[in-house]
Order: sequence, then structure tokens, then C-alpha cells
Amino acid sequence: MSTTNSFGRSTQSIIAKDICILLVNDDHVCCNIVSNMLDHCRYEVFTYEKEMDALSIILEKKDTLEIILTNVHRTYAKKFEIIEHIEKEFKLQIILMSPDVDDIKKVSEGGGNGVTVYILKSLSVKEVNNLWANAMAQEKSKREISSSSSGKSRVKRKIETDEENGNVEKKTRIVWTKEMHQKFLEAIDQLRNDKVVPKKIAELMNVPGLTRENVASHLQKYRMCMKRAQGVFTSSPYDLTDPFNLNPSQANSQESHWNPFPFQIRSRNTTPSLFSLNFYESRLRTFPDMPLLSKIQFKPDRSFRVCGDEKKNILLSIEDNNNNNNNRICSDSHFAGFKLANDGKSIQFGQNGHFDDGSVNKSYIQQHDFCPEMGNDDSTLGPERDDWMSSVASLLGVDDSLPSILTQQQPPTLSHQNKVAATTMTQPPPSVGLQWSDWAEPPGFSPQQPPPSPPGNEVNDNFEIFSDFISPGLCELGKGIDENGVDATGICGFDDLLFNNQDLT
DNA sequence: GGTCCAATAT
DNA sequence: GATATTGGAC
Repeated sequence: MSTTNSFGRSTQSIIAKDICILLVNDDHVCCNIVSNMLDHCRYEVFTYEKEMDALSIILEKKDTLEIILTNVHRTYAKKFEIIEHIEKEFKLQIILMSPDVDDIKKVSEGGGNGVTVYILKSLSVKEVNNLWANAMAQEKSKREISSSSSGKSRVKRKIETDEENGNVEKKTRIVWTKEMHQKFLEAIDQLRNDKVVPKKIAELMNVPGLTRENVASHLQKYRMCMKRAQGVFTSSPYDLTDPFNLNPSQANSQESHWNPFPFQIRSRNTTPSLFSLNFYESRLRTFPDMPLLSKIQFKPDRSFRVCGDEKKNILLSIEDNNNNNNNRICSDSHFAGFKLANDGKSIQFGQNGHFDDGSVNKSYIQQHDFCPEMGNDDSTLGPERDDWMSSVASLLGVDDSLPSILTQQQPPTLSHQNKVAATTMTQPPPSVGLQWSDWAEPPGFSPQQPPPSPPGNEVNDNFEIFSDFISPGLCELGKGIDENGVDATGICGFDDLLFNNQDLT
């Protein structure tokens, strides 16, 4: 070990009084920058010959070490062993750099093994300062005591020096990895009741080195993607009637007034489609209590209706295949719907209904990626994915030239619950993932007995779907008792509603 | 002066 | 195409 700032070695550790950055790097520009910082900040420098030596330094300095900074190129495998070890043992931030965006993508798609930030190209002085300041802040909150003022002022002084010198460095180009994007989405989700602005997102994400500008740029892309994704739902060749009530000739008509739907769309007379049931059947096969899904079938000519709202949510009524006597109101009816999810990159698909084993009213909800621009490619699903895509394409009435909107999926975060059981038993519903009740029980569905409001300030966004679809006056139609004498109030009134509105379609 | 946001540049 | 930068608006 040495205390000089000679940067001839390929791996070095830089340790300051308040913060320690382990630099595993042979990028000479980066080293020069850090060297420059050393001059200002009196770092101690530790060099070592082998990467395993870095581990011993970390072990020795684990109480002060904050950031691991390393290049990604060449010896991937070995470095990741170490990085993974560091992440598991010491819970340190790991920052990976590469001059090549493809390198970074390759690594991040491979899981990253605990890497928290990826940085393209060499570090700039500002970047290092950002990282440093961030680590300082974390360290400060960790200690929860003062005595950190000296370090903070030192960061400030450094930045001011840069500005005095007019040292305007080009910003490091960041790479939005899967993990960072996930944080981004979580931040947006947390802000759903608040104003979603770059600053707040950046704060919530709490990623070292990530600036408000970075987030603003990503947010801009996110919103564009969201807009495009929503447009897909209205670009289908369905017969749209008075979308958004923009037709002035109908704006004041009695019909459009009482019609609860902003618009209705009717399926074309295409060949009967199984929609995505092939997909679901294969997907749900691993869940033994769900075999009945295969008995639901769409028959586009008469047996299902598709409705949408101004938010481009789609709801379908489905008729049980074993009850296909006619098109009338049917207590065994099912429904399914899909909507653009809050993350802007997926759709939520749900269905529920009575099944002909007479026992339960089962509910399912799944979420699938469909906006590749904001997601990550998962093409491991093979034929299932194609089934899903083609069936949705068929439903939407678009052909195979369907834009790549429905080509991507993520492993299903599927949750399911037996609604009857959930209301009659004390056993709480599964807490993981989306709950069907989020989707299926709009407020005001039973006007006399409104469902309890969600705890805290949580908002059930899925309420919107059914409050859009079902007018308050018609909600009562959904009431019923199943053959076990259990109140089967659900969403089954939807068929009645469609039936009543049939002449409007 | 800070922030947002859409347009524009790289 | 993805991200950074710019410039007007608030």
C-alpha cells in the first residue's frame, strides 16, 4: 500500500476521512480527475496488485467505505464475483463505468449482481462530486449525528472551485437500466397523488449521480411512450361511436346523455377467436385451482361485447361456453378487461365470473408488458407470447403488422383469490402483487353499502375502470345469490347493462 | 432564481 | 434512438 497519488496501477482504493471510494479502474481520464480531487481533498490512496486485495481493503475499511467504483470492460466475470460478494457482505453502493454503452447494457441485462449505477464514459469532476455528495448525505443520515459539516463544506468548496475556473464539463451520459427504470416507476407510483415532476422523482429514486435533468429527460420519454401506447387502443378499426362525445350533433341528445359509456365499440364479424385464453391456459396451468379458465371462450360475432372508455380501458363481457344458449342475460356470465397500467409499459388483464362447478366466483388479474420502449426485452416466452399477441391483435382488429406494442411480457406477477372465500373467511387475501378486489369492486357498486375506503391515502386507480363503465343507477343489476346462497355480487351486472344498451351499439 | 416542459441538438 | 441541452413559461 502507498499514500501517494500515482495512478500507474490498474486498481486503486481512494479513502478519505469521511468517505471512501474504491476505484477499480484503469481509465486514465477518470484517474486524472480523481487525482485532481486528491489534490484538493487530501485523500489517502491505497493501491493493490490483485483484485482480491481490494476485498481485504474493503474488509479493513468497511465502516468508512461508501462507494465502489469500477470499470466494466475486459474481466467481467472475475469482477462480478467480487462485486457480488461486496454487495452481499457489505451492502455498499457499486458504480460501474464503461465507455461503451453496449457493455453496460450487456452487464445490466445479465442481472448486474448488485450494481446500483451505471455510468457511460469517463467520470467528470461534477460527476464525482455528485457521487461524493450523495454518499456523504447517506453517511450523514446513517450516523444521524452532526459532526459531518466539515465534509459537506468540502464538497461545496470543490464545486465552487469548478465554477470559478469556468470548468464546464460535458455531462456523463447515463444509462437507464432495468433497475433504475424500476426505481423510476416506483417513484412515479409513490407520487400518484402528488405532482409527478422530475425533482421529486429524482429525490425518491435516490440514485447517486442521477440528476434532475436526467430524470426530466427520461420522464419526457416515458410520457411520450405512454401517450403512444394509449393511442393504440383508439387506432383499431372498430366502429367507434361518438368517441369522447365530440360529435356536436349528439352532444346534447338524450341517448348520449344517459349512455354511461363515452363510446362503445363492437367487434367485427371475424372468425371466432379464443382471445388470449390459449395463453392463459398455458400460463395458469401451474395453478391447479384454475383449470376452468379454458372453458371461457369469446365468440366475436355475438357472444361478447367490447367497451372502452376515454382512458382507453377495454372491458369485455364473456359468455360461458357451457351456457351458450343465446345472447341474453346470463347469471354465469364472465367478463374480462384490460387497461393501460400505471407504469405505462404494460396492460393489466383481469377476468372474473361464476364457474359452472357452482362453487366459486374466481378472479384473476395479470399484468403484461406491452410498451417495449420503456421495458426490457424478454423474448423467452416463445409461442405463448405469439399467442397472446395475435389474440390481442385479433381482438383489437389489427393485423400482424401490429406495432411492437404487444410483443413483450414479464414473468406474471399473478395473484388470485377466491372472492367468496375472501369475504366469508378470516384468511387474508394474498398480499403479493395486484389484488383482484382492486379491479373488481368500484366504489358505489352497492350504493347503500359503499365499500370501505382504502387505508391511508392509497387510491385504488382501478376504480376508474368500472365507474366509467357502469353508471351508478344500474349498479344494482349486478346483485345476485349464487347457488351456495352466498352473495355473489360482483361485476356480473355488466352483461345486463350491455343488454339494455344493445340498441346503441 | 429554481423548476418544469417541450423542442431541439448531439 | 436515447439522452442531453436549451429556452420560454411559470
